[in-house]
Amino acid sequence: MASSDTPDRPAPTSSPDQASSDSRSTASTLEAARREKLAKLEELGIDPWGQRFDDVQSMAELRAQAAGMDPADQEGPTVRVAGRILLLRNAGRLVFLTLADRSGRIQVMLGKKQVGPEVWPIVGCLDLGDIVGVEGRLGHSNSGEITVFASSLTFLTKSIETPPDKYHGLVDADLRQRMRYLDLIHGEGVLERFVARTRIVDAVRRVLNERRYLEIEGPTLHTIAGGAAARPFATHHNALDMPIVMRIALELHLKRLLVGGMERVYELGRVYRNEGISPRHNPEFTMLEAYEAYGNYETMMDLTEAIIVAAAQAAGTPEQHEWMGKKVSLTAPFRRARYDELLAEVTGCDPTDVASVAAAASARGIDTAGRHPDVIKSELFEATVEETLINPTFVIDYPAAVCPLTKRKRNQPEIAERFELYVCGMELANAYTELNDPDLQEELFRTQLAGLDDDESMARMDNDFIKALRHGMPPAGGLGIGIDRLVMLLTGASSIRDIILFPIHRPQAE
RNA sequence: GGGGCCGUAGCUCAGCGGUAGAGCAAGGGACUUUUAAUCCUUUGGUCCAGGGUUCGAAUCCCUGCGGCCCCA
Repeated sequence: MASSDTPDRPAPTSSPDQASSDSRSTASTLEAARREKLAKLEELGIDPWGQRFDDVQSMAELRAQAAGMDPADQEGPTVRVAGRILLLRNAGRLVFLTLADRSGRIQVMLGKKQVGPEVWPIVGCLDLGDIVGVEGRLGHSNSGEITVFASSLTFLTKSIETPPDKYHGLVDADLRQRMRYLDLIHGEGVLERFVARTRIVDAVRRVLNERRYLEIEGPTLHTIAGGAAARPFATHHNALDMPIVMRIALELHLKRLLVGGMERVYELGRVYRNEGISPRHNPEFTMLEAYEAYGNYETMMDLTEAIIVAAAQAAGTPEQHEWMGKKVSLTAPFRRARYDELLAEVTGCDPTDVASVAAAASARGIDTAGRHPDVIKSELFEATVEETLINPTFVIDYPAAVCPLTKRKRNQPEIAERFELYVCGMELANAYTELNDPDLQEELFRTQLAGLDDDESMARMDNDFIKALRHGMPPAGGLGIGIDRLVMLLTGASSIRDIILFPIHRPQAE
């Protein structure tokens, strides 16, 4: 029977003896087996690192195409696919591959007779994780599986490393993040989640661009870490011999552009905060900040709703959504509720009475001694009200003292025209009617509230910014949205590390 | 900062005082319709690191490193 000069077994003929003799670990044995097949490919005159391979159709396209075919027909149209081998089933002179590309998976059948004596030896050199191109007829196998019946096989790339468990994939959270490429290949829904992130960011840009906003790129290296309350990453510029910090917010440069007449500007960019790491915090994360001349914080509420609704659509998130076990309605308009009213509702205190607020705070273990009343109030709010805000809620009209960049209400200087949007107890957006009075801004930069550390304070004197305001910044609304948190909400991720491709990590010990 | 859980083969995990196990992967063999293919067979380990307790430690204790979670 086995009279042909190609072996029935699609296996390399060389012996593995010398390769495994010096190996002390499974890893090196596994690698040796793969390198042997790589050498075998080279012997066959095949480039194990591949070449251009044109005119491929996606797996999703093929599936759609096959859906309209007679399942008995194994002789459909000729198609070309390329992808990574995720599964390999060897049935002697017949080998089934499960190939994956970005759009999905499809089965490929390689028969010894069908591919011919030129190609069959290549089949013996295939390992899980290799990348191949296939041309063949599209159809269904005997068991009904959509299958490309290969007439030719083009080797595209050898994988030297062993892939993770073909069923469980990578489970260890650490490995999944360090080797995100493997997580993307093997993790259930991982690729889809990051594609959704891209779509969300696209949608955010689209909404803003449609409204004639200009996207700009501000500096990431700052001399003053302004625009937010956070500890910056500090570094040093050698040529200028001066300290530099990484930006913690986008705000102050965008406002300079309002002075410059750009009128509607935004930046979608990375900011850096040298603070704790948690399921909701990564040291670098992505912020949207948008500023609209002649608007106010109400303008920004409308914009926020438009952005979130568009982002949800782009991500395929239903309006009745569930996140972290909580039901959320993403239907606009969102609820709007006054800060003081919420505080009174949840804590029972009188928000206009300093003593009442302080008593409520003390009762919950919040330190009140020597601290500014508005600082105590905002801590009480964080500790009590935030977690109750499940459906999207614009919390409006903040205590002015904790809002040094915000315009005060016209006849109520103790109230700032600010809102924060909360969903599932998480702050998603923050917006102001922007303060454009340079004298008041300068004064507020000087005022360090009692009971706040430097890191917790937004009050950092920025004379260059004050100078810009003195030239006249139009009245404006400004908005910040935490893009990572938005993506978490819309993709159902419970950790920021699941929606940042490469979250911060200690280097792996060698 | 405080507390809890975890770290064993390339991957996924079991073992929790008597000296290392399974599945997948890998090597050899059978199979032209499999699909987490199946069947036979073989190989593979500083049990995170260091110290301690013990006749004996992957297992108990301490310290450190790394990870995850909860709280502040």
